[in-house]
Amino acid sequence: MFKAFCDEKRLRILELLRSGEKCACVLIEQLDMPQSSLSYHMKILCESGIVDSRPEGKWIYYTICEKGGGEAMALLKELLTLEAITEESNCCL
Amino acid sequence: MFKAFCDEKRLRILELLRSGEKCACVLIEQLDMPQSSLSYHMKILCESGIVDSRPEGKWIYYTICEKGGGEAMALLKELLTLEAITEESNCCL
DNA sequence: ATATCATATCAAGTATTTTGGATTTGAGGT
DNA sequence: ACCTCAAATCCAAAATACTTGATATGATAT
Repeated sequence: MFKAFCDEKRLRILELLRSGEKCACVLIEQLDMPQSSLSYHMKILCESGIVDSRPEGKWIYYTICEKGGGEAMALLKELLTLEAITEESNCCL
Repeated sequence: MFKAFCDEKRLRILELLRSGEKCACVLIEQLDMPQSSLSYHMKILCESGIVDSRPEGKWIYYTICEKGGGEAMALLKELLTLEAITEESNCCL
C-alpha cells in the first residue's frame, strides 16, 4: 500500500487529484507522460485503494478515495505507535 | 520519506521497534539478516526521520522517533486531503 | 458490423533498489 | 599502542520497479 507513495509521478498525480476529480486526459497532459505510463501508475494507485476510478462515457475519472486514504493513515499510525506493553527486553548491557 | 515504508524488511524492523528500543544485535538476530543489510535499512529509516539512534557503549540502540513519525503522518494526511477550493475543472464531457 | 477512441496489457529496455561478503572505520578495553 | 568487536561503507550481482512504443481490449457511435 505504501508503495503508492514512493514514486515522484504518483505523488504528482495525487497532488493534482487533491483539487478534485480529474480525467485521464488531463493527467496525461499536465504530467506530460505517455498514456501507457499513466495507466501503469493509476493501476498501482487504484489497487492500493488510495484512488477511485469512475468510468463515464469514453473516459475514466479519478478521485482520491477517502476510505483508502483513511486506511493508509490508520496503518501508518499503527506502525509508528509504541505498543502499550513496553516490556523492556534489553540486551547487550 | 515514504520510501522508508516500502520494504518488507523495514516494516518488520518498525514492528520490532514498536515494542520498545532495540539494539542492532537483536534486530539482526530476529530478522536473520546480515549486518550490512541491517545497516543499509537502518540508514534509510534514520535518514527519513522515522527512527532515532543512540549509541551506548559498543552498541547502537534504535527507537521509533515520535517527531519523524508525526511528520510522516502530517505529510500523508496533506497528500490525501482535498483542497478546500474545489474549482471543478471538468473537461472531456 | 465497422470504425473510432480511450484504456489496458505486453514486451523489451533502462534505472533504481536490495543483497551480502569483504573491507574500513571508530570506539572501548587492556 | 594494540586488540577486539560493532557499525559503516564498498562493490558487484540479483531483484524489483519504471518506461514506452506497439498491440489488444472494450465501449460507443454511426
